[in-house]
Amino acid sequence: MQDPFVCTPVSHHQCISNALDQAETLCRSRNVRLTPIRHRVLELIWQQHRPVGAYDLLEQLQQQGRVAPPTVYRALDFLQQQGLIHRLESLNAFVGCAHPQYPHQGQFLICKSCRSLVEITDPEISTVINNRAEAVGFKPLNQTVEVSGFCDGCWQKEQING
Amino acid sequence: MQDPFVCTPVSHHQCISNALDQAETLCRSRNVRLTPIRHRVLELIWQQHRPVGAYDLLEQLQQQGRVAPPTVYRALDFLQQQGLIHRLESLNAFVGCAHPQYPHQGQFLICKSCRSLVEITDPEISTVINNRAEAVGFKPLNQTVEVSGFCDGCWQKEQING
DNA sequence: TTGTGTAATGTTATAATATAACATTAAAAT
DNA sequence: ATTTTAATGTTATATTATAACATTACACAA
Ligand SMILES: [Zn+2]
Ligand SMILES: [Zn+2]
Ligand SMILES: [Zn+2]
Ligand SMILES: [Zn+2]
Repeated sequence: MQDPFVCTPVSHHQCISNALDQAETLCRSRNVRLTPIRHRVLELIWQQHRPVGAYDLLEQLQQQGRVAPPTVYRALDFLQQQGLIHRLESLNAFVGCAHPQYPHQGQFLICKSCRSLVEITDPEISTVINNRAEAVGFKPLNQTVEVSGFCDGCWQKEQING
Repeated sequence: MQDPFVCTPVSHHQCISNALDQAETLCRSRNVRLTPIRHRVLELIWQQHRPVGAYDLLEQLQQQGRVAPPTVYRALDFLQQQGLIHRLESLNAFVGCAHPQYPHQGQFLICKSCRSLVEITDPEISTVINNRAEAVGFKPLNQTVEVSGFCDGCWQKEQING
């Protein structure tokens, strides 16, 4: 469940191709089609390696010909269904999932300053939430957990600069 | 922190006026203005007692004269700042907060079937999330926790009907 | 109370996000 | 090859939200 390597500016091309390779393998094994458009959208998302809006993606796709919103949204729907990306409700944006092999509830840490994002998949968080929900007679199916704050680097700067 | 009474269809007028009274008291004590529009919007939200979209509110306001979107959004901004309502990111909707006196991180249980909503304010959930975030060097400031699933009643029906 | 500054609201226009509906093309299955 | 289904193209529009500037209401001091 842990990322096999840390993505640095230098290794980011690796990070992208890893994600794409994983996606291809996964789709083949599930017998679903990672078509060129879907592949391209996933690639664009991983190139950013941070939350991207649908219309940002659209704009980039349009550099290689005419594309309309439904095309992007359909690709995003597919990628979400396959667990290859997550949608961030508080940002109206999408981000690649680093471990799509395992179905999971992601928890997202979103830096207010640099907009970077970290996904953690902590079973304890999921469990506590599910337990509390069930304690009030609710049947939980899906969780949205998004935390806004500062990443390590930005928090240091905040404290120095005020 | 616990709701003093359960809202039933019969007692709902009480539930609304309680919320409004509380809001008035709170705003007076904070020396901020619960203007007619703000009061009205809060009232409309509590009348539903479930998540309401901004344009739903707008439509209702327009039954008493011309109103434009910014008016609604400003009122919603104010009510949010005062903690009188919460925004549900996964629904693009707003709901009244039952205990605005205390600042808190709400957790929301949203029924997929009847669209009812329960707010719980479980400190353990907040704490676990904050701890895990800090464990990866993140400084958490604000949490969004929204759980989609079935309320008690709807879950019973689901299981019977399939 | 009369000005003076600030907060709130009005008004118009538009941005940003997302989907409906139907036509066309590509792929898979028979 | 034919049929069926999945995917994409295309046009239009729905839904959610904000920018920018004008006007009005209110608070508070002179
Ligand atoms: Zn994930
Ligand atoms: Zn940061
Ligand atoms: Zn609350
Ligand atoms: Zn229900």
